[in-house]
Amino acid sequence: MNTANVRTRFAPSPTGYMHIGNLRTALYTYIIARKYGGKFILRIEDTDQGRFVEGATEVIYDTLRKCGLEWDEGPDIGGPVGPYIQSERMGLFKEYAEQLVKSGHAYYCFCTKERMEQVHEEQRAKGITPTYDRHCRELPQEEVDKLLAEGVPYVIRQKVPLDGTTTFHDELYGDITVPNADLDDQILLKADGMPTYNFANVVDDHLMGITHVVRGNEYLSSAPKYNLLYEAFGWEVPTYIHVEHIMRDATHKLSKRDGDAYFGDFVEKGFYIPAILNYIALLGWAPKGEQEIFTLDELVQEFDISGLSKSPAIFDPVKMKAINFEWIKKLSLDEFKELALPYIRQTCKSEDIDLDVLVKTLQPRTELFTDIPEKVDFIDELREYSTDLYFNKKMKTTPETSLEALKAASEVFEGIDDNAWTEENIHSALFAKIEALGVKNGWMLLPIRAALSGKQSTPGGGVELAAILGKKESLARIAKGIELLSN
RNA sequence: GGCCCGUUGGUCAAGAGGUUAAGACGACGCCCUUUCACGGCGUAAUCAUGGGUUCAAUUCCCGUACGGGUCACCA
Repeated sequence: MNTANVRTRFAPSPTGYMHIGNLRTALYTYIIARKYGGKFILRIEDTDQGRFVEGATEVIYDTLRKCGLEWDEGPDIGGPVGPYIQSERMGLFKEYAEQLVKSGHAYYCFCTKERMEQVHEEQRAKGITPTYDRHCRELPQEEVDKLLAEGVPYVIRQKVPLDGTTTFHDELYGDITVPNADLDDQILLKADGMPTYNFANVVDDHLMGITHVVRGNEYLSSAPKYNLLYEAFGWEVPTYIHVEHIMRDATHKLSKRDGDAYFGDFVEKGFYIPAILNYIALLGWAPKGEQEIFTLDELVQEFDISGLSKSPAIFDPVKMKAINFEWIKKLSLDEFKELALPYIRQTCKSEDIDLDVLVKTLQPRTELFTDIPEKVDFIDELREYSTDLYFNKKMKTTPETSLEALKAASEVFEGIDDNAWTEENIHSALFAKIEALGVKNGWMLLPIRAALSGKQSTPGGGVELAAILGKKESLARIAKGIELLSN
């Protein structure tokens, strides 16, 4: 593979959403450019007027930026081969199509849509693949000139050789050869003078000097026709890398109806962006070594085309969560705090808490940021709870032993100075008492946890909770527990 | 249906003509433990299938099955 002067491009259609498979394509495209010191180009393919969506281009910019996939040339920042919005390039294509007509690689076709529908209908009835029947392929020049002069609407079609074969090369799949007879004389220029996607793509990629094309597998079938176009123009064919789809299960692609096919969905679900990128990179690509957690820069280092997979990968939300968790655990306390705080504040508004202890106990328990609000919902207000919470089989605690424990805890808490209310001090005071009483840790600590939280499961145990809530609130909740257990 | 592509545990996957067929997630078990977790240790589980080629095939070749893609004046 030639890796000199690499120029790659990501060419999405502005649909308003960034599909995760699409983002992965962008990621690989970006990585290849960075890896070989090349340029990563963003081109917006907005020629489908029917699908135009307001603000959709911004979604693309926004997603790429959030992911750190900065482009070197693009609609917003310009560059030497603009414009980078396909709809602004529409004037270019007609002359290229006409050039192919002159060189004998394309021809005018005056068939109406109605005729084509009829032809296709008949073909289908006969059980053959619907293709253009090449009705206008050999029209005499005079006839063509006459129809043109009369202003009869036309399209320009590619003149695919009738026999022989076409071979194209894909970095992953190797050489793929198909009989030309199986290739359709596809339309290059539509009746409205606009290019078809297939044609615009080839011309744009060439004009923009694209050397490496990473795209979804659905284009594998049209690659031979692309090759024929490059050859007809005498242009160099770029390196192709076709990547397999991301699947929901063995037989279905990940699609919008799954509700988790878009980048934005995952951010909303509490995933950390670098983890999203990390996971999708791993879906369809395997690194050489054992390492699994990669920053974007590390991916650029480690990436190798040979690690790409030729078969579809099933998206596994469980594994993705695991990767996310790894990322969260890897964050520094400050980084985690900053990211977690908005989620904490959804259910915990109190300012009178030891946020640092809370954050510290939360971090190893947070798989997704969206796990957080539920975990801290006991802090602002202690809800009603049942004395069942005071039963623990393993530590043999019961409401009766708990009542004793809480009374003892209350004394211990009272004995700690207001200014000395830290996790360490609470811990040593409590454990001194435990030792003095000759009881198990849990005998004392489980009831405290229950009384302070009113919950079965909490971030941290009795000591941490007491530290988080502060002396006054802790004592108040212990008192409530004693009251509850005394009845 | 034609053409193209693919198929290693439940999932992502490494691997190579001769291996005990990695690793991760998940599952299960044990340990740790003041809950839930984290962490540690361990167990189960894979080469779609039939023929070749070869001393030897999961790895190379052919067929079959299964799956995907594609067959628009959409991109």
